[in-house]
Amino acid sequence: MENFLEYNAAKIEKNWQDYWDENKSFEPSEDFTKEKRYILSMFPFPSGRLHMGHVRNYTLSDAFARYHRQQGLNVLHPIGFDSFGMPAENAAIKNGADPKKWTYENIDYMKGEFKTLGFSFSKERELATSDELYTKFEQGFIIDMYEKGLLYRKKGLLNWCPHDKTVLANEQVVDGCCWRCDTPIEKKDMNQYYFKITQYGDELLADLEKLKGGWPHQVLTMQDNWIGKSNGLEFDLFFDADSKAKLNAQFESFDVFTTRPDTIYGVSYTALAPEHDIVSYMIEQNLLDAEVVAEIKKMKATSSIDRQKEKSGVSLGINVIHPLTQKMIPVWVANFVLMDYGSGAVMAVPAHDDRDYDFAKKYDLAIHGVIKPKDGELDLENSAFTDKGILFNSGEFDGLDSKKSQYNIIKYFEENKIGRKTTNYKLKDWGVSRQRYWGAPIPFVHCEDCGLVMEKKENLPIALPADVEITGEGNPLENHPTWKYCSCPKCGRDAVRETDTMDTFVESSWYFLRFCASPKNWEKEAFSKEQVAYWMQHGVDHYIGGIEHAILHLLYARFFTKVFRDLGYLDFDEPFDKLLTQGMVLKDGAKMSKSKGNTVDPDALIQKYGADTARLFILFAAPPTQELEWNDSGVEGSYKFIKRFFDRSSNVIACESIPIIKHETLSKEEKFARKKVYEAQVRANEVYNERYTFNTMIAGVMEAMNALNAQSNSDVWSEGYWILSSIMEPVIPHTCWEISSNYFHLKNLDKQVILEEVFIEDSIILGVSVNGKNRGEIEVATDATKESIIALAKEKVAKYLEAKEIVKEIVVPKKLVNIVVKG
RNA sequence: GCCUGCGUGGUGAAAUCGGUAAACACGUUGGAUUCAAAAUCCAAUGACGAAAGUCUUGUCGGUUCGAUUCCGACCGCAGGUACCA
Repeated sequence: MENFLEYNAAKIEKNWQDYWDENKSFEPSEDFTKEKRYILSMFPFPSGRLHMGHVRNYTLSDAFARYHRQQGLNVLHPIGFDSFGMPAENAAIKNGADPKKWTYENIDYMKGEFKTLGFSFSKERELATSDELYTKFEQGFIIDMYEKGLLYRKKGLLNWCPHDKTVLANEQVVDGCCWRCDTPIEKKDMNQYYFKITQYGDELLADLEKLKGGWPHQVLTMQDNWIGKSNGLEFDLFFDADSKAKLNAQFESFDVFTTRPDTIYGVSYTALAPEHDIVSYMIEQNLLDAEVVAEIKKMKATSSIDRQKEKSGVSLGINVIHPLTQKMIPVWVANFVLMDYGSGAVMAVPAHDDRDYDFAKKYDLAIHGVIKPKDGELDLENSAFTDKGILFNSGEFDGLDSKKSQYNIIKYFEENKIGRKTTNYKLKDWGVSRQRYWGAPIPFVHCEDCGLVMEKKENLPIALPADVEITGEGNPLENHPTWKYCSCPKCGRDAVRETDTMDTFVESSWYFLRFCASPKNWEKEAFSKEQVAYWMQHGVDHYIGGIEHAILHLLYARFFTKVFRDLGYLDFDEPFDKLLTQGMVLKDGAKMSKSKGNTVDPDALIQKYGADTARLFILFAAPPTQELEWNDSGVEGSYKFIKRFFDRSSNVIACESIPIIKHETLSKEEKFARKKVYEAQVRANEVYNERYTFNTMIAGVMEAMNALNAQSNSDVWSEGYWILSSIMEPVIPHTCWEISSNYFHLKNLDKQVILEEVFIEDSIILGVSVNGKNRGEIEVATDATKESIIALAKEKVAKYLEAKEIVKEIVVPKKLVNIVVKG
């Protein structure tokens, strides 16, 4: 005969998963008068199977969602798939799979995994970003952004991955290599589409202030650095008459930017990037010696990482005039000057800048010190002096400190109209076009007569053709026999479709808004202002995902939110209120990866122990923001706890409301057990709302369990389980629903009332220390006077007080007594 | 180099406001149960020491009656970023 009380994870879990499906237990209400919580985890790429990082991510969001549902709030906890992208195409190249088929089969499999893990996602709002419906609305937004001038096309030097044969955004270049395949990138001159994210640079930076408190400090700093705002002086350097003649009067001057105007009297040369217009002109016009041209070409051909190895440069044989001293300054080309920052030209102050110093030493250029330390002597023998200090050899600015002189020098330049205060950013416009098949097509048409034309919105989506040949060479859309031929939406004549598709980061920049849309209007609109206003009030309440998205995805999503605001689609500035960045899942000290062979397969784990064990271990082993070291015996321990938790529920007497207990009639152990149970609830409330340290919450439940087990009052057991199985439901939902339906008719999975009476105690234990060193403890009545406490404490530690003079007696209420002695 | 974090038992970790360091687990050891094992239950477990006791939160110093917590310097680790002018 089957034992009713036997813990059978597989059976229990299957039962409740089916129950939740049948009852649509996790669909949000459309009653917008209710208080809401929007809990979102970063959606996965459908790579085929979930890995432990996913399990951690969704276990965390599921815990938040379930807790807030218990509190009676209207919870939106959606999931989708970020399903465009190269791996689908790579699978096609490798195995001849159809990218669409490959993607949607993976999605189906992963949905099955979500079910076996018991995640409480809304099913009705599930989406994949490769769905044509999603593409349709996205293409609409792209057209709006183009019309607003936020999307533009230009030729530019781009990061090109020769392996994947595609353009990469700066954000996708990691250490000079492709973020996906690790191939060193090359620079290529191509026509591309860009989002004008720099137009929002200042706002993206300033609004980081609004995110303080809700976002990890670390992420805010990373975004701040990425935007990289710096203030300084921009001015023109004019060529002298001879140089101008040499340049056929084609150039008068060039721009430079500096954040250290205080060092300007120390300029002894200037340097241009090898790609600078003036350099290109001189090469074209044969104004340079053959060996100089060869040197410059060599620099241009060197990758950005190799350029960092050693500074090199070459003199152009032309000069500019120093704007303040009127002295002649030689112009060089230098490999460390970047064409895409500032104006691609620098003023060089070798005395006060490390790079300029190294370069000057190598090529024997003059080094003029103009700043000296506030105390001590200026020593330029072996290195530059890069700190701020006091100016000298600086004309009328002599004797000023760096800070003051920066202000004065900029003012001087502005008054004399020879320069201006400027701000520079490291942030670049976001290049979004990709020469790839498996992405959302950019909905534009090239017409010989009309130029670049938007597709009409009623023709959207511009869907991908199904019959493509994917070889890995070039862009399959470009090579498709018919797809790209169309008629111009404006004049109707023959035209050609844009064959570039969009960066997949575009899809993830607005998916959280799509989830707000009511499934009833799913076909009609991307989302409505009203729906978004409700669900996004204060933003997504809890956004959970990996720290690896600290810059790219989070910056782009913030950018889109601001753009959508300016397009009138919504009325707020920031999408994510509270961000929780989870740590990586490690095994044997290394990130789990197939190549290292240290992965743990979630499916196998669930089969062996059940989903609840996996979920409990993940939340118990470490706080969410920390790295999680996988430990098989720790998993075993979590399983044992659940089993014990389930087995001991046999001490409970079935009831439909929480038992009423007369606290004062209880024994010491019974009182203690109740106190531990309610403490666990207090801690749980803190954890879900502020601290997110689920490990300590679970420890609290374990302590309460141990305390319950040390007594035998069945009312105390029942009350304890009423509360503990409610606390644990977000963590081990299947087990708790089983217990709850066995004993409580599912009525305890609800907001709990804290009974203060259980915290009232007759006596407390105080530590007693002498000179801060712990020497014992005393038990005193809660209302004991300070004098009586001190007297008792002195008695307790009498032997440490012998022949000593008592200097001070400190009583810290409810904590300890410290007696300070001398001699 | 610069910017963030982080350093606590054999292991994962806890200590929320400066107040008895190591909660809760894992592991280990011993015991009960068992023909035996698994499972379960009980007990011990920071280090040194027979004990009294001494020491212990990366190192050194400071503030304080009292520091894992605050301040300074250094060492180590992780993440981000980088000829950014």
